Amino acid sequence: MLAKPAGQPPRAIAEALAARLTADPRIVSAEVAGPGFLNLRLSPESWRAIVRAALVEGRDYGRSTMGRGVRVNVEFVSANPTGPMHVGHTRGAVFGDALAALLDFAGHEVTREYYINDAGAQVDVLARSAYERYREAHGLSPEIAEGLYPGDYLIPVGEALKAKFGDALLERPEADWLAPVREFATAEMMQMIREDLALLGVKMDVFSSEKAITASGKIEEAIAALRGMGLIYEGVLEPPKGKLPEDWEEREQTLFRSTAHGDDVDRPVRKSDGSWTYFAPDIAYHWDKVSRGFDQLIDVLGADHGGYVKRLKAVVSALSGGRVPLEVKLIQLVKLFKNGEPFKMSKRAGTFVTLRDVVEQAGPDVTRFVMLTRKNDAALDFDFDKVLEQSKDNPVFYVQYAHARVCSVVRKATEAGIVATDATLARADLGHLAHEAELALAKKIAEWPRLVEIAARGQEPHRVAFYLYELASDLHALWNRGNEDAALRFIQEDADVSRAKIALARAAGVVISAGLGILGVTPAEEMR
RNA sequence: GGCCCCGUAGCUCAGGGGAUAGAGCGACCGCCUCCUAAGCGGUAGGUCACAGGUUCGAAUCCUGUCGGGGCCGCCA
Repeated sequence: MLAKPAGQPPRAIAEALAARLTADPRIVSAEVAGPGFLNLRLSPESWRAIVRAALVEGRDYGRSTMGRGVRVNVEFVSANPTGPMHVGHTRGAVFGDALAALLDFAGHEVTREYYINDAGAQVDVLARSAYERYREAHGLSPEIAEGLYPGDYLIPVGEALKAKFGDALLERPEADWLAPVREFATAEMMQMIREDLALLGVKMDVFSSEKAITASGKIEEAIAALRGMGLIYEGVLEPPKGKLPEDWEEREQTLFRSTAHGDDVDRPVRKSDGSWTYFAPDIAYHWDKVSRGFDQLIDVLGADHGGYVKRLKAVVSALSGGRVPLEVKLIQLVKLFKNGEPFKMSKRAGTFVTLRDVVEQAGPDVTRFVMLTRKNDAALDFDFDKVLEQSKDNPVFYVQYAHARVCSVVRKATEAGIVATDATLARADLGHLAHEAELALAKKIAEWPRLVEIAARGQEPHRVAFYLYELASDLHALWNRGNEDAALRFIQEDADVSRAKIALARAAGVVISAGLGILGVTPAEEMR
């Protein structure tokens, strides 16, 4: 890296650096290797200092100031208020929540936000579906026409409508009942969604309503702003390349010049009949987010929204004058398996697996951890049997087990009359930690602060999950070394020595606890 | 036709300009009179899809090809 600007061969630079660095007391040796690598060996005391720092700082150890003063809005889930959340939403919810927690740990000021699509045609469909259930509640047979939502979850909504409105809405034209039923049903759906989220332990800071944004005139405001920049015009779109759709015809409509901000084609904001497209409220919503003063926006969307990313970025770029970056995190599909067989999910057949199904069977900890063991842009296999098995196929148990072992050590020590609070341990003479296996664990603990920053910078919470697995592995390894070599057990005859060893275990426990906290997983104190 | 994601060990996946490419599962060999063996140690297993290019150096960056998935007109 330095070779070019310095105009010297890499090895020469490395040797020069090595000479200087060996003078530092914290560095035991600095050796040049290979074509110009510099291997530094830190003193055991450096690693012991890490253990002490972890104990003193506790769950704040590794917290970064990297995002200081940066206000980030993380929008996630944003499921339509038309039914219960399913597996796909679950992954988005877990990812968004963990990403928000990660950014928070890295020092950002984070807002978790849910955008309620409560204004489009889909909520009218919901209202019509609920109305049929309302009729059903009155003993009439429901007519669930093609395109309506057939799910049983609307039956109680029909009952509730009956309780609220009695028979006042029966035998009336749609114009009379559509609005009140829509209001009522979307409120019910949002209630259900909030409960689903609560099952997963996800708590939003802000719920934004499409309806409210639309009603407040923000669409017109945002479009006017874009128009002021010369980015809105009346025009005709090019037909799509390739084979032309059967009924393609040219239509003049209002377009957004998204190509000026990196998109491939301009996008319609008004239909030819003058009403807004779906895109228009989204423009307004992002305008709203920008005007609330966020420094960075993150949208967590399903992978099927991939074709939508460029226009969203274009809008935010235009409306913020390039000030606010928008990152869109696409969440790939969750493939369900049962008995090793793919498990087909169909909304129409009513065989779709809900968030509730998953969480009630697997529990929130397993659900969250498993869904975070893959990068967001790779598809995820979710095998019910493996997940329910609660075996070592489940990395979450492996990590929790490590934490439980640490807790177990502390319990045993306390029973043996050794004071083992973190405050006491932090004052222990860590000079008793000298074995390479012990220092190896300390080194892994030392990686935590840097890992947090890397993961936050890349917006990749899965890195935390993989790191915790490695940390747990190092702890289990050291634990088992105690089977062969009694000197490596955490609890020793000598109380001072014990405290040093337990301090190391606790330091690992503290990091596991903090890491699991980011992932939203409970650090188990014992395994049952 | 265009756009997005993926292609790394038998399987599931990490790594995303630097050293001998890592882990889990599966296979094989070992480890409990001892802090929880739900654990640990070891062995075997790889032309990092392919072809070019950039670079002192490419699994990693660029271009193209092939394979898998997803998306693409006033549907939200």
